[in-house]
Order: sequence, then C-alpha cells, then structure tokens
Amino acid sequence: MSFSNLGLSEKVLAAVAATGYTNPTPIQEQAIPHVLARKDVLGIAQTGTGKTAAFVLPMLTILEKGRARARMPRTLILEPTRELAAQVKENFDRYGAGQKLNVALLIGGVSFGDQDAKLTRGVDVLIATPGRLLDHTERGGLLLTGVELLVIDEADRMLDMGFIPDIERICKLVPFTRQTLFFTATMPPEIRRITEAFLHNPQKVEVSKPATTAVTVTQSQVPAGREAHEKRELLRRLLREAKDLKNAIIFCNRKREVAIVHKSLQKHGFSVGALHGDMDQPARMAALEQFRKGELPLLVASDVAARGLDIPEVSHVFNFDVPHHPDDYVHRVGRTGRAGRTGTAISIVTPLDQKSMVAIEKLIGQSIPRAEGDYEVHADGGEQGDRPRESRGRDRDRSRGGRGKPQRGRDRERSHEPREARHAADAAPSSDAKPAAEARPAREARPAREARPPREARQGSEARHGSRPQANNSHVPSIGRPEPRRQREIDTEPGDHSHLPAFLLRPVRSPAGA
DNA sequence: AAAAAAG
Repeated sequence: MSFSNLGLSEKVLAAVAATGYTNPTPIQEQAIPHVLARKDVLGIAQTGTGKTAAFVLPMLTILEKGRARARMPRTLILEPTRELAAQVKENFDRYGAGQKLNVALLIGGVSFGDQDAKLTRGVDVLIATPGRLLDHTERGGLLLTGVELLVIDEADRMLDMGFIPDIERICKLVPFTRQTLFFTATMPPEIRRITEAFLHNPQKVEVSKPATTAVTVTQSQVPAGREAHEKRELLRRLLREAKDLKNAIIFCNRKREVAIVHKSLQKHGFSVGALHGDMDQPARMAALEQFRKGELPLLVASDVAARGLDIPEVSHVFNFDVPHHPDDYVHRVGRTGRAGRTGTAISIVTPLDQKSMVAIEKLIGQSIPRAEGDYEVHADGGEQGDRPRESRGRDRDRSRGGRGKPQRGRDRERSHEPREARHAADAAPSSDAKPAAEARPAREARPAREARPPREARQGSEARHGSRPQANNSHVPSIGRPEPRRQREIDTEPGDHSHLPAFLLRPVRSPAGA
C-alpha cells in the first residue's frame, strides 16, 4: 500500500514524498479515504500510530478548495495540551508548505492579541486547546459557525483532564452539519456516550495497537531505596553509565519532583531541561525545542510529555518515578523506540512501586528484567549496602529529599560537624568557583583537610563505578556541561560537587587538592 | 496519585 491510491491531492502527495514517507500506517490507510469522502470518523488509535497525519493529510487536500473568511475558521482541531496543539501545527506547516494556508494556534500562555489578529485575517485551520478557544469565542473575536470539519483528538485524555464539558460547549458552537473526526485511544463509557452525541453515522477505524511497548525498546528496572535523594543519586549513576545514550527523557510523577530533579541534575553538571505544566509557556516551548534540536540532551518531564509528543530519536527513557497507572508507563516508554528505532527504558523502582510494576508487567504482557550491574543492595560494599550513612552525607541532595525541606547550607553545617568536615573537603576542589559569600569559615576548612583519608576512601567507592574503561563514558561528554554548571551553582545552594561524574571533574589532583 | 488547561 502506498500513499498514492488513498485519494490525496498531488500537492499533498508531493509534500509527503518530500518528507521521505512512502507507506501509510494502518490508521492512515483506513482513515484517509473516509475523511476525503467527508464521512465522520471514529478513530481508535494510540499516539505513535501516525494518527496526526491521518487527519492532517486529507484535511490539506480538502482545504485546497475554498478560502477562509475573517474570524470564521474553516476547520477546527481540539487538542488536550498546548504541546500537542503546537505539534499538529507543525504537521500543517510541514505538509502544507506548498499551499497558501492560514493556520492559527490558539493556546494559553501566549499572547492573546497575536492570535486575535490572525483570526481577523481569516484562518483555514484553527488548532486549539479548549480554554483559550472559549476565551476567544466569549470575547467575540471568533465565530465557529463556518467550521466545516471538526477534529477532536485524544478524546479520552480530554475526559481525564475534565475537558469534556468544554468540548460539549464548543460542539454546540459549530454547525450541526460539520464533518467530525474523533480520535481516542480507549473507549470508556463516557467517551462512548459523547461519540453518540457528536458523530453522525461514523466510520469506525481501529488500529490494533495493543497496550504494549515496542519490541525495539530494551526495558529494565533498577531497584532503589524510597528516599528521593537516593533515587537522584542512582539516576545520575544511570545517566553516567547508560550505553549509547544520546538523549533522554526523565519522567517524574509530580511537577514538584520534576523541578527538584531538574535542579539537582543541573547542579551536578548535567545539561538538562525541564517540562511541566506549571512552567510558563515560553519556557515549556523553549525546553521542548532545545531538546528536539539536540541542544539539550536531557529533559526532565511530567506526563505532559508522555503522550503524543513526537520527538524523533529519543534514545533513553528513565522513569524516575514509576507511574501509578500502567497506561502511563506505555505512553512514556513510547517516547523511545519510535519508527522501528532502538530505545532503552529504565525504571527506578522502590519497594513501594512493586505493585505498580506488577500491574505494568501484566499490561504489557512481559516481565521487565532487573538491570544488569550491581544495582542491588550489596553485601560487598555497594552504594546502598554497607556504606555508612555518614559517608553518604556527602550527597547534598540529602538535605532536601532526606529531611523533607530544603535547608540552608549554613544550618546544615552546624548540624553535624564530622560529616560536614568531610563535606567541606569534598567541596574544596571546585570551591574556587564559589562567590566569597559562600566560602566556608576557615575553622571548618581545617578539619576538612584532616578528614581527607575518608574522602579518598569514598572516592574509591565511587570509582568502583567510575573505574570502568573511559570508553564507557565516551558518549557522555555531550551531556555534561561543566562550565555553565559553575555559573549555576551561584544561584543554587552552596555545596559539594565532588560526586560529579568523573569526566566532569577537573583532574583528580586539582590545584586545591594538590 | 497526579497531571493537564483560562486568566
């Protein structure tokens, strides 16, 4: 099967050919002819099945005839998240390059006025998240009475997010006679109900995309203690040691955790961005764009990034937190191994996550092996094994995750002299970068030197992982970003960077240490 | 349990 006999226009076929795609995916093959026949379509398909092109391509063909009038878009596409909406717009830009189409994106968090101006000029395709769309209609800047074709994408997710009342309102504003394309990954009763209300004699198109992960993705789980700082330490180690890591998305369950992990990785010298819904929209777009372009190899994200985002060639997905819902696991892991490429998905699993993992394994129908390597709690002196708690105090993260609330550096230092003495010693090699205000009193620097032996011992234990052949880390330097880190530590809390990956540290015998 | 979306 090729694109050429689906009924798409020459222009659209040329645009598809230009992108290198030759064969339609099953959902495209089934849906496109129905859309072109102006039938309603009920598409049951997960993301990653080529669903977006399944409506974008025929819409482009349909839109070749006719022209948009001011404030009256000809077609409307509803998306649950701003990123997905932006991504659909990119599809129109890509495949519609040869057409003079006006495509407008109506999403929150960005300038209202620009959007309004665009609406005034007339748009062929309006892509929107519900809130901002209703905002525009209520202010009178937008009339939906000219909409010929309505797309409701990711309907089940909209349901999860409480958007269905908004969707129902919007549907009342578009003509009854419009064509409707409705996409959902699942069919819960509430979704079934609204398909009956919104669709007229729909053609059902179902892609058997079992709730499973791609065979090209190597999955593993790594046990961890439940403390967040332990998980962060483990994450850093996994990042350092990951094979063939080109870029990675690190998923957390909570926005707060995203921010913490992001900041922590930054402090440890990683080149990393963040993406969650509490960030302002320009920051969200910038992070995603930098990640897509490869400028940022690492992205810490909430589930806003789990579904639908098309980021080609994500080599690794890390679950910093195991998702509580198994579907989310499938979506997250689906960010890698796309289009037949290989990928790696590594989940950090605490004892509390065991139940979730069982549910995930049941859903995907396979067991997820424990990662190879000594990630277990070891009897032979491992990271979590017989390593004394005191010697782990070197991990500054501990002051946050371990005690619940962030503590100011100074308070910490008074709390436990012996440990902090070592702490100071650890900090010494990189403390040259610190502003004077953060320098520790000399009184504390002195015991630091006396405490050097324990530090060496600990570095040895760290080197157990770091002592792997250099080649193992050879891919990582692009991830590390030593210089900016030294800038950043100024506006984060003072602390020790001795646990940076070996390749990020200046020579072991740095001036301060020699 | 949380995230997402309108300010």
